[in-house]
Amino acid sequence: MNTTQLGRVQLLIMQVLWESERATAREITERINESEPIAHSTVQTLLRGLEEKKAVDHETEGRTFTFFPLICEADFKQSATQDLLTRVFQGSVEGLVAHLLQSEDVSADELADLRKLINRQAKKKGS
Amino acid sequence: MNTTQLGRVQLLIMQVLWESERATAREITERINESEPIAHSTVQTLLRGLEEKKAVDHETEGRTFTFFPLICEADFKQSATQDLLTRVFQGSVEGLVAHLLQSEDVSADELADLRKLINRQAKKKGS
DNA sequence: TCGATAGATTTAGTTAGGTAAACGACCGAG
DNA sequence: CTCGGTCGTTTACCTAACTAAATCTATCGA
Repeated sequence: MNTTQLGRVQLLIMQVLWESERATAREITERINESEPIAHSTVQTLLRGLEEKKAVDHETEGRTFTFFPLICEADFKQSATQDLLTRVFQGSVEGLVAHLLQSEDVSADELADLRKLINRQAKKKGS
Repeated sequence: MNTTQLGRVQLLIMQVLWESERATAREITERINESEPIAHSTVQTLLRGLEEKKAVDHETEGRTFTFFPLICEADFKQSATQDLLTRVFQGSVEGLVAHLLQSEDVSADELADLRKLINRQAKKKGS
C-alpha cells in the first residue's frame, strides 16, 4: 500500500505543489519563505528525496526543473488521518471526534456545520 | 508548550503504561510481543529515551525498575490531533471531520452516535 | 560458594528527515 | 569574451527513532 509519509517540510513542499499544480524549486523556496526561513538548497535536497519516493516528478524546461506532484492531497490526507486514527484512537472515529469536540473549542456555528455534514452523510447512507 | 511527540514504538510503550498505570520493562516487552516481535533491550533503550524527555519515570523496587507515565494519554491525544489538524487540515475541524466521513466508511449507527456527541456539545455551549 | 539467570547499562549501527555549504555548468550582460 | 549570478548536484553533518548485541551486576538456587 501507499503509506506515503512525509516530514514536516516535505509536506510544506507538497502543499505548494498541490496548490500551484507545478512549480520550480525556486518558486517553492520563495513560497515557503513567506512563512518561515529556509535555504534554497534545503528545498532542492528535499525535492530529490520526494522524487526518490515517487511523491513528485519533474520536467526539464530550458535549464530549470519544473516539479509536479505524483500523489494527490486527498490520498495523503487519507493516510495521515488513518495513521492517527489507528495508532492513537484504536481506529475509533467517534473517539477522535469526541476528542476534537472537547478539546478544540468548536464554535456553535461550526457545530451546526458539523451536524449538517453528518446529516448529509446519513442521507447518502440511507438511500 | 508540551509538544510531546513520540515515535511508533514509543507510543506502544506509553499505551501499555497508560493501560496498566505501572509496569516493569519486562512486562512491557511481553505486552508488545503479543502483537509484534520486539527485543527486550530495544524496549529498555526506548524507555531510557522516554525518561530523558520526561514522558515516563521509574521507581526501584527491589532490583527491578517499575515504570510509570508522566504524561497522560489525553494530553498526548491532544497534541497528536492538534498536529494533524494544523499541518494537514490548516486547523479546520470541519475539514478533518468531512474527510473522516467520506473516507472512513462510517456506519449509520456510528453516524447517530456522532450526532449525539454534537448535540451534547451544542447543549453545553448553549447553556 | 559458584554459576545460571535476569536485571540494567554501554555501545553501536541503520534509516529518515532536515540543514546547508561547496561545487561545477551555463547563460546573458557588459 | 569574460564575469556574475542562477541552476542542479555533491557532499557533509546533525538529530531522532529504532534495533539489538554485548557487557556489567547482583541475586538466588543448588
